[in-house]
Amino acid sequence: MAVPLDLSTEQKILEAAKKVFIQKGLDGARLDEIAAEAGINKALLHYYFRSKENLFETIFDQIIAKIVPDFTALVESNKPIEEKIEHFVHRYIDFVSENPQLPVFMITEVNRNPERMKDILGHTQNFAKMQQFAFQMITEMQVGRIKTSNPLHLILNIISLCVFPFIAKPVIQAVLQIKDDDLTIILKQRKEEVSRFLSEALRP
Amino acid sequence: MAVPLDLSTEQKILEAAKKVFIQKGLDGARLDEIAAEAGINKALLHYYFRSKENLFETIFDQIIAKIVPDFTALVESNKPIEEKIEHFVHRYIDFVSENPQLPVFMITEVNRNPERMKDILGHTQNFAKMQQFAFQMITEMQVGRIKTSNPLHLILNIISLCVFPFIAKPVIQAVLQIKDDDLTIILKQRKEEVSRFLSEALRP
DNA sequence: TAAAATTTTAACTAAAAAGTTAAATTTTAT
DNA sequence: ATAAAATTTAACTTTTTAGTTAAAATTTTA
Repeated sequence: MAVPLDLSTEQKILEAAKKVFIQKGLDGARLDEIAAEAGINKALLHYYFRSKENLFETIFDQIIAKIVPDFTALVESNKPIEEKIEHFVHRYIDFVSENPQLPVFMITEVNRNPERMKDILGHTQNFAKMQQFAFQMITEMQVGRIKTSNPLHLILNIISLCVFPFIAKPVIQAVLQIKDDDLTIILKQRKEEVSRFLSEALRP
Repeated sequence: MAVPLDLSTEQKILEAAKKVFIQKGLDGARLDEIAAEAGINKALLHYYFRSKENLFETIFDQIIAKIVPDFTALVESNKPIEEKIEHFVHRYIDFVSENPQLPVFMITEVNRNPERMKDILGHTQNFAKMQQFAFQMITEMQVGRIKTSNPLHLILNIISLCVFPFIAKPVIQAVLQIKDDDLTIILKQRKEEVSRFLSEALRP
């Protein structure tokens, strides 16, 4: 339950804060709960981080960094583009299925306070890689290896297919009246399904 | 800004509560703000709805009902399945692009308190229609008009492609370093793009 | 017009939560 | 061993908020 004891106090606080903020959001989180979760007291929280907002911003920045997909696999190596996409999809779905709360957290908090995104420094490396990927796509389209389409839309499609079913699981389950276990099984198939679906849509 | 004056007081309160709860969530919403938004006072809020939780549940139920896609278009008429899907996609993207806060609200609040979904009565009609749709899909697959695939995955894919880019817009924008206007333009193309993308993935 | 329902006013209470502090204690580094 | 840093204890203040109330004023309905 509680955070491991062998971490530095600052780390213990950050881990605890991450857990509580992810679960309850900025408004719902309680400093007392974070302190208890970290196995320390509120005074020490104040000793390390001066305010709730301060602590929250630290967590927020960490999570944004974690959630940005790593496009490296999409760009390096000279495998065919379908293989690269498949590799990316597998890795990102692994991440999201283990951490479905992270995209929910991010979307929620940005929705509540869009200003928060303002400070985020451009992840220039990732942006460059995405452009590189778009470039490679266009090349493959010209050669006729894949169907012509807008690279940005393709990226939106890929991420949508990877993320959405996991963050909306409880709603989907109730609305479509699917048993919890049944939907869990379906979601386990997403890696294969999304790869297959994408490669079929890309067929020339 | 404020809610129209010609509505009944109960309606004014509900409209105001909807606005504030959607924007700030259950935890972030303030009864004083709801009262002010409705142009009344807190005592009258209490006169109509006994508690914040009470008011919230009323709003929550309304929103869930609104958010459940109407599968009617997917089932009635005897158009080819791609056309039905296209029709559905157009209608649902229209809805989501005008109300991107609703899916965010739903996902957030269910994530924070999954118990909330327990009370939701099965939308039996919708469930029946979804099954009908799955049935029609299987028929079309057997005839070879569309590629064979799992109907449930297809429905997940359709909804993911329709909803995700709109609810994650501010995050995507910052992460992919796209100008606000540029992404807005891209999102305007989603109706066509999603229809096209789906029909290509379904090609036998 | 009288009764009933609605709405306002203007307090108030109780609870929860963030933030603060000072002194004592314990741990770590020099 | 001593100074510095980290941590606890235990209060406390301030702010915010949900919830409550009672009486007066207003509006609606019968």
